[in-house]
Amino acid sequence: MDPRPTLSRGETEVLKVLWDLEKGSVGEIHAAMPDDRVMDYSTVQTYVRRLVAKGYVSAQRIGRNKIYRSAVRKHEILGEAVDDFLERMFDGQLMPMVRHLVDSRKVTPEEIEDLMKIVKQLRREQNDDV
Amino acid sequence: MDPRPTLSRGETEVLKVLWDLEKGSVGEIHAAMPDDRVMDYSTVQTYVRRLVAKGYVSAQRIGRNKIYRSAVRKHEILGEAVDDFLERMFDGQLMPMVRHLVDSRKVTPEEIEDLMKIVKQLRREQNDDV
DNA sequence: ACAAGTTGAGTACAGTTGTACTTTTAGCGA
DNA sequence: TCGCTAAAAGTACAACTGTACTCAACTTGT
Repeated sequence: MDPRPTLSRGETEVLKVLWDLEKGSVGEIHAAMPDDRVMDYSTVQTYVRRLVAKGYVSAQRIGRNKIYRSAVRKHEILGEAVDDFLERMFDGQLMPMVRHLVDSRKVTPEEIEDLMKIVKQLRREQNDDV
Repeated sequence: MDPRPTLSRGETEVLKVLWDLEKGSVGEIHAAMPDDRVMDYSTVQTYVRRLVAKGYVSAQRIGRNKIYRSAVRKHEILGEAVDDFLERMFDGQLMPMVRHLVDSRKVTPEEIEDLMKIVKQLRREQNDDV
């Protein structure tokens, strides 16, 4: 259904900005790039062009200008990326991945409580066999 | 400390096999590739060569043959990969990533209980302020 | 001792990626 | 109306990737 070419790193960075912006010109995207990720205007331009070519972004002409917007839903793309990563690095095994996630970083008390909520929710769904 | 070039997909697949094997010749690695990931002997050879060049694998000569073994620890590399992925896709935010992990797949009852254990453990460490 | 098979080493080659420069074009302020 | 400027469009180009072929050298079974 969806053999969209994969996203490269750079393309992903630009697409993420576009998700936040909703829509924007190359100039706006360029301006909205995170400070720790400076790239040339024309580099952004190239990424946007490639994103359009790959079908991730659509362009709309407004007079002589163009505004771009994502043609894919963030949630979906991130989900695919997570699946792919899990498969590639952990053969699809959830627990080893989670282990790494919590082992290699400080988990804040808030996060711990959120995690607890998620696990309880999972349990509940399991019992309700939803 | 460690500006090792990044691993490509193919390189990662081969390195993973080598982690399991402990050590092996190209032929052994080739034979040990997962069935759903067939690649030519010489393709494996190329990946191994590149892994050596990038410093992920070391070679030891035995007569005219060579045996290879990982020069990096699996745990470490996976940890780096997870960190990198989390940073790139979720700006380092743990919870959105976890949300995707549990939302987009069936979590087995065993996994749920394992997750519960992990969260309880985290809580405990938090209280002990370890 | 030779043919057959396994290895290692070298070579290939197109597609992708990161990163940008250059050229063209059209709207806007003076 | 005319040059300036900001976009769009086109071009560039080396490094990295996926995927493999070729050839030389050595090993082993007969």
